[in-house]
Amino acid sequence: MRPTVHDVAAKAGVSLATVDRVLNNRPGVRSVTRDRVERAIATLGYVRDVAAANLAKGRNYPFVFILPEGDNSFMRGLEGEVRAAMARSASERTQITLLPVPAFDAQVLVQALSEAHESRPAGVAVVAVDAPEVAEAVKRLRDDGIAVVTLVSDLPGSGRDHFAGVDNIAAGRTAGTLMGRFTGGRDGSVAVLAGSMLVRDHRDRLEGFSAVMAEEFPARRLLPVIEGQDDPVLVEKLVRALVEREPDLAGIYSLGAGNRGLVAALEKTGNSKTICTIAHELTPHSRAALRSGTIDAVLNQDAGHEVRSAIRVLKAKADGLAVIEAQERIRIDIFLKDNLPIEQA
Amino acid sequence: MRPTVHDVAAKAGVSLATVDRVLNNRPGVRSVTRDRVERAIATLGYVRDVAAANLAKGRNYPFVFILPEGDNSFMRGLEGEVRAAMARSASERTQITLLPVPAFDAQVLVQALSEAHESRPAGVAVVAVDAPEVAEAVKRLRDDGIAVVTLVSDLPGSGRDHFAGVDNIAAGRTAGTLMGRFTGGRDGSVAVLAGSMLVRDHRDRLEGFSAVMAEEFPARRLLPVIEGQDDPVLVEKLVRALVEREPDLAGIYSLGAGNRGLVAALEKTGNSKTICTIAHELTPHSRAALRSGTIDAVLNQDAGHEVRSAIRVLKAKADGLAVIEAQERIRIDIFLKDNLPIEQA
DNA sequence: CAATTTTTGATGTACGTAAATCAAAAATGT
DNA sequence: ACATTTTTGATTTACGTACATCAAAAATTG
Repeated sequence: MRPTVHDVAAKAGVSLATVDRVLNNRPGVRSVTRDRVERAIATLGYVRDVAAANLAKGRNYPFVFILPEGDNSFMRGLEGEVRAAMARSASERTQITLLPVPAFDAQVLVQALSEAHESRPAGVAVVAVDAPEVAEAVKRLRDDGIAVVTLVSDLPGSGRDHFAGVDNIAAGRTAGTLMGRFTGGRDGSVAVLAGSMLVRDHRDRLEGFSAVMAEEFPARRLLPVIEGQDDPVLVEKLVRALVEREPDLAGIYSLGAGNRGLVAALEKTGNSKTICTIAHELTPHSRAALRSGTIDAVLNQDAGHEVRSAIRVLKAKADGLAVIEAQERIRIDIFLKDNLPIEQA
Repeated sequence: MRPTVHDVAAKAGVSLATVDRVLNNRPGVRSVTRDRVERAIATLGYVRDVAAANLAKGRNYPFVFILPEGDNSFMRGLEGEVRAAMARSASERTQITLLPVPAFDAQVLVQALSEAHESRPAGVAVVAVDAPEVAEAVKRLRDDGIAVVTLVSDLPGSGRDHFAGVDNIAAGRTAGTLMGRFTGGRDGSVAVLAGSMLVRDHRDRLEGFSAVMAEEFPARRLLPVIEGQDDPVLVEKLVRALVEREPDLAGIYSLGAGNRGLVAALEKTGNSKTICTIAHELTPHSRAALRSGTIDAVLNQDAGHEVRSAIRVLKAKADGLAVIEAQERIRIDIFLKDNLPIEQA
């Protein structure tokens, strides 16, 4: 049988109350006695039954998740994962409030952060917009003892406790290697399609991609970056113009969202098979395009992992515990049509 | 506040005992009363506090994990994950026994299974050897009400409850697509290096790989399969002979273990950069070879995921609960040198 | 050595559920 | 209407920990 506090008390020759004082760092224990108890804990291999402890404490964790609104498939998937976490809140003793804000709007985000602040949560997770006033708002939360985790998009210099997202420079590098090798058999240039260079993730991905192309595939000509504002209609127009302008196009790296327009342009102009296309985020659209062969590879960050990691980290920070950073690192998944995961409800 | 059994009893106008009878499917409740209670549960949104329930039940899950011995890096990593799960056993109410057996020996595995049987565990996880007598032993366990999950290597027709491993046909297909596209720029043949065709995983991977090569890259010549018995020394010899025999070799797909010999042969003969090499399982060796460029891509199954999934499934089966198969599906990870996860301790 | 402070013990209640017992009430069959 | 069976209620104990209270013992101080 697993040892309990009673066993520890008996082994150490002290009362239950003393063991409790040691375990919960309460005052009023001589260091000699403390040592005796700790030795007993060590020899018995006692570990606190967390379930029973939480039950007794009635501990719960009120968290606020701030996510961008809009029809971005990835963000909607992320919201779905947060809602799934809310459904689990009973067993995880969390109490999650979802706070939607317009995308890419620093001012509104600052307001949302102070609104979250007023509800006095134990922690806040936020998809950050990279602006100094947002960083200030995050600082205020932290100064008030509220844990803050950035989600998907980071905010360096804000003093946030943790970033739950992928290394986007590495993601760009991975795309570069795939692009270079997939187009190895042919000539032609490569285009990069971004959402906006004002967003940190996109800048990082471009940096990684360009670096690998320059280092390892210097013969390949890189066209100037096209910014599609993650807008399917605009993207489609831009891509149509691109393929007309560049009959010799070997590949397109789409590092932002709004891939519907990209796919539409490629399929309507009959270029879906000839141009090597690499995109980000596995959504119903990108999945279909991958399966049909219009997209050749998708780099993905698992939104479910990110949300669950954010919650684990927020809990740990709220309890003042350490986080094993390596364990919370989010992987970059590569999907080809052959290793697509089964579609979930 | 979250509703409790007391609230449900009050709402339904019945006693605590009746609510308990409904919740735990105990007999002696009229269906009208049962309905009343269930309506109360629904309207209040009551969810059982699993922590409290487990505490009250004092439930624990004795499991046996049967793994092959030997210096196979992947298997040692798997063992490490099982030990990590043993360390968590306190909080997860599991009680895991590790049973090592010589690799690829059906007879010994049967003995190990009956030894496990005698300890009367709630469940058994086993890296299966594909043999009828093993299937028989698994059947005996299941007939005795013990849940059985196959790990990494499946055993169809044994009636096992679940397989915690990857779809190896899909893995082979993925390797095929990568090989075809990575070698797109050049002529030359492709070789396949297996451990043994007696093992199910290897057969499946070959099947998937060959299918994609035939369907999508019919011009590429596939050499006859080389069997290296997962033995580094033998593999090195065979690969050396191969590269001498086939000066025009474009790629090698190594679908088994023992990649140290492969890497050594390629590096010593100076072919490490010219031949496209795709291998399985991310180990310290394959990681180093990936980083140095000797291996171009590694397909991986996450041993940690597999072990945790196996435990979740064993628990569910032991409690007679349903498993959401889609949620327990193990993904095939693709690693390039650019998206390697940080090295863990 | 007495007075004071600090440390320890003993005990009880709480958390939300499980499980058992015994008595009471209601439904069923004849 | 009676006996019998089934259903329900009331109550208690337990799981392992947290936390509070009050008394007792030990250590420290003057």
